[in-house]
Amino acid sequence: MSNVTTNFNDRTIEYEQLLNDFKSLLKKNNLKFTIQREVILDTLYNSDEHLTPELLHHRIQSKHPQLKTGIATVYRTLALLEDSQMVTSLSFGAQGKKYELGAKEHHDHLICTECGTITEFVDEDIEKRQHDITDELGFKMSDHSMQIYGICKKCQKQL
Amino acid sequence: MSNVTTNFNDRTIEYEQLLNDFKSLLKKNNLKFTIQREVILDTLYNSDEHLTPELLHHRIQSKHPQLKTGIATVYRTLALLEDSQMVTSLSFGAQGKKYELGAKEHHDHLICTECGTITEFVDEDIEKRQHDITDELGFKMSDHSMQIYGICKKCQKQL
DNA sequence: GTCGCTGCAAAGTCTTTGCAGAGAG
DNA sequence: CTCTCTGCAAAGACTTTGCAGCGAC
Repeated sequence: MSNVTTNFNDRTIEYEQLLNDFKSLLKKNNLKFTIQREVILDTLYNSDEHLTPELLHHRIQSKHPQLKTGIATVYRTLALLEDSQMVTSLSFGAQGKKYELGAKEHHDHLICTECGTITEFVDEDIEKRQHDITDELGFKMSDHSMQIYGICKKCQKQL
Repeated sequence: MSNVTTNFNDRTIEYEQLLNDFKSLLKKNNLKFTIQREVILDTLYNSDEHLTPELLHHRIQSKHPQLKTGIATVYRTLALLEDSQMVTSLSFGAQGKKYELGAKEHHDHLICTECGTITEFVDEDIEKRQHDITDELGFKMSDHSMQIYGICKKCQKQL
């Protein structure tokens, strides 16, 4: 394999930037910037993993017990963020949706069916082919997502 | 664009074959071949679309009203078929899962966010890159799925 | 102050499960 | 005949919504 253009976990978005985007978004829609909303954004940002609403809620409760953030607020905020394209959701397994930050910072997913870990990657060749395909069909692509399921290196050793 | 290897809707699985696979599967697990199960398989086979459990149930009720097939049976059978890799599920939009036949006959998906239509395609280049990527990482791929979201040609005209 | 936001609990969805009778092997 | 399936209805899991008080601006 020669010219490999694949990059893994190339995180580039700054939190400041993100927070500003969020604030602009809120202002633009006459919405308010609340502690809960900030904590949710922050928790999402500081999680490498993809979080379920439940997990996110739990993590917030542990870290900010005084807030008593309700699960409803988590759902409401995730919906808001998803509508605004600030987070993306992935459906994984039988049930449940997992959320991650940064739709702008596009990447695809390697999902280990043993441990549930999601690894992100971007491959230029695939991205290019996707555009070729949609162009060919006159399909106006707005987004795409790819998931590869299998067993990660670590889990293979343990089996 | 020169050597295009993309193919659309290349349906090759025969119903006979499918039915036999299903029967073998059932026999192997000491399960019974019931009318309901056959009707579900048949309905899936004769739908070009990807069906939700609800839609599938509704379609069965219309076509075979005398059976009074319960939605629970539809769910149970879909779970069985999915476990056995005879159908695959796709999560689409906010809610709901859509099922389609033939995990063996792999393909990716173009999903129109306007009309909800799902078009299938296979692209050799992408398939190859996926293998390269997983090989590179020591990840043992068992399956993968790709969805491209956007607006199809037809809907673009109508907007 | 105003008006959107939040937590709570109640209400919705969608899916699964328990059970007793029906039916495949 | 036996043991799995099925439909029904009830129970579950996950999300959304209504409301009254709270808090950002």
